[in-house]
Amino acid sequence: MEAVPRKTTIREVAQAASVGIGTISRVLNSSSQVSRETRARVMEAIRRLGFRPNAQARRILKRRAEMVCFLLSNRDFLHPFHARILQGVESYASGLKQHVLFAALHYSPRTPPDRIDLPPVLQEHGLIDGLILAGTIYPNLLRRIESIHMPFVAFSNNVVGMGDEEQFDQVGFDDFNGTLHATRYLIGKGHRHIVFAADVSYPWLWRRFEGYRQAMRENKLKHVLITSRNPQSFVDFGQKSAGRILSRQPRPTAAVAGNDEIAYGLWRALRRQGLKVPDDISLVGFDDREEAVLMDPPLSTVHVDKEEIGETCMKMLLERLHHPRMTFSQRILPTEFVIRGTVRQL
Amino acid sequence: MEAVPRKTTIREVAQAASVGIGTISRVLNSSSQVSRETRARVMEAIRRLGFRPNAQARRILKRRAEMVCFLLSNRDFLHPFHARILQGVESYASGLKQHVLFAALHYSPRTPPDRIDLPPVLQEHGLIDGLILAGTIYPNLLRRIESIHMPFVAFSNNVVGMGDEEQFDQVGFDDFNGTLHATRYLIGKGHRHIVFAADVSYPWLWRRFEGYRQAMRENKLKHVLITSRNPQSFVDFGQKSAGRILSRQPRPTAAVAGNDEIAYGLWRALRRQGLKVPDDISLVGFDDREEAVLMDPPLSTVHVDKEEIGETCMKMLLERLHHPRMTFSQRILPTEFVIRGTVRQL
DNA sequence: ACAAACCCTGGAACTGGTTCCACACCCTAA
DNA sequence: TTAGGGTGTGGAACCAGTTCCAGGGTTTGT
Repeated sequence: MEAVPRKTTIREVAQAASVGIGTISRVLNSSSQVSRETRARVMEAIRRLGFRPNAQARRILKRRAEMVCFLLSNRDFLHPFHARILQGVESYASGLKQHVLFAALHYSPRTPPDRIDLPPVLQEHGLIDGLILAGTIYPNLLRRIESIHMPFVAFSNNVVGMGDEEQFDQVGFDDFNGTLHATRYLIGKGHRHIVFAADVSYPWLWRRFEGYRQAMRENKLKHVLITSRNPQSFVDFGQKSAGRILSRQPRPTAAVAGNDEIAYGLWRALRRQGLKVPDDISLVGFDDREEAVLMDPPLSTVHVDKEEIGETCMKMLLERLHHPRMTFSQRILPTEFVIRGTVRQL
Repeated sequence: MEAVPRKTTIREVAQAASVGIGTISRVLNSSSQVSRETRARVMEAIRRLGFRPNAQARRILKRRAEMVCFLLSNRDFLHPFHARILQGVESYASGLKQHVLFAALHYSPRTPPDRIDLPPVLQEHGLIDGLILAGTIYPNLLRRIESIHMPFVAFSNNVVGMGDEEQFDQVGFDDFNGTLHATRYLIGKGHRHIVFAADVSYPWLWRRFEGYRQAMRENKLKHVLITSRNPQSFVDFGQKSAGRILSRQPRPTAAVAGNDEIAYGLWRALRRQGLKVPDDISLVGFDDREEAVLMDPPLSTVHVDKEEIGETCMKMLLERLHHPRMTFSQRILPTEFVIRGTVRQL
């Protein structure tokens, strides 16, 4: 082999194996139309020349990039939650010889669709076959994606401001039943005064609130929503909520947090005020982040299989690519309440 | 625009604008060799037809994929640390119209180089221009990458078992000076009995240990290395180390943890035994993970700019691509000790 | 008035695969 | 013996861009 590896082409391989270029192509695509001996001779030539076919050339003819883009919107960093989804996408994709491109985008919900500055991947044609949208998704972005006729699947839990008439492929998990089951569990453990802490202006937190409310209603219990002013983060939201929870009469015996970060903030503020979880107050979260199991005691929370979300997105996108006119589908993956150490039997 | 978007080619655009195909190409590549009016006419035609150039076709001629692969090795999930590096790579890359492909790989350090099963991206030619290696890197992987003549840059902190004679482009951060400064800070606060907790069989933790030892030696203090048996994770390592620290006579007043996870485990176990950080024992970590600031009190730790690592990897890889025969370079980025709440003045 | 220099433009040839048609060859059936 | 079918193979044409050279028009120089 040479010091500087000159690119080998199928024409050279054809010459080396004394066959035509068509035969090389047939061998590469494992067509059955090649005799045993010819195939062996070609394989040998490929090995000897260290030939690796040029991906671009094939794509141009096949009109398939065999590549999808994972587009993360409006996140200033790749949160472990989305990182897991990406991993799910990648592991499923690589099994099918599909490639995954990572791109990030920041845009305002108020920018008109045609003014949204798409990342470089989407400015060219043929680079990717489709798109998996993650991060916060507003209608204007969908309009923009549709305008360039790029097939896509959206991770739907963070979709904001979309009417029900909106039609697109989406994969999400079950916010409503997650808190429904978590709250039922609390009630089953004898809790009656249970509050819900979250900023319900986020659609997904609103759905979680509804699950909680449903469980309360079923048992003829009063639902209480705790919010706080100007939180700097979800953790901060949780911290600020603690005081509001404790000042209620009678004092709640349990709190359902809108997510694990709020639960953490709550836990931290409660502990500072000398209250113990779960002895003084029970607590459940949502999302089952990595850190949930590390909290002390480990957080009982609603588990979401992030990798499965990624896998399902990829699967659905591939279906869409094979059947462009298929009707849109929407998959809601189940969530599961995991019992750890933050709920006490009353 | 049609319902099914037929792909527009430069030949159609040329026809629409009544110019030759060469002129379209020149406009697309913003060559100066086009008159003002012609350019305007072409731009207008491009807009009207909704033309987006086909990326594959260009690449085949340019012999550049304008794409690099971020390859994460031997990690069962995309850790926030590496996620940040990826984000750094992406943000720098997208500014230069380069694309970033994400791929994962699992391999054993004992597999012979030519038996390592590379991910699909590397089996084809021309798909990517270069590689950024992250995750744990063993010599056999490097051999394999070199054998296919793929330019690469490695994130070097997790490189294992490499002799000094190894030559390749690498970017890392300063383990040694990180703990050196952290330990000096502790000494400056009056601490004399300081231990270091980590499994130093990891090269990067060994370097951190050396930084600690150097600071101790400078001040004629005795260094103490704490390890623990069969830890299930770094957090577990920290938890198991706590007992060993406390059983020492005289009792250490401060501990330097090999990383934030060990620090967290330590903190948690200490708190369970009724000891307070920093009142009873001071603690510093390393890495400055997201969660460090959320600990209670927030962890004083050695900050590493993960995005900068990613950026630098990408920058170095592009240099390598432009100057293939350039001598290999190695960049060590500085670390910075950040003072939060886990160190007490004695 | 003519040559030289410059700017702009058109399009053939090219990149490295895939596709498809033509055809050679062998075997079987009538 | 001839027709018919199946298998295996070669290579021209193709995809959608880029490159480069030839050539036309205009300006400048002598």
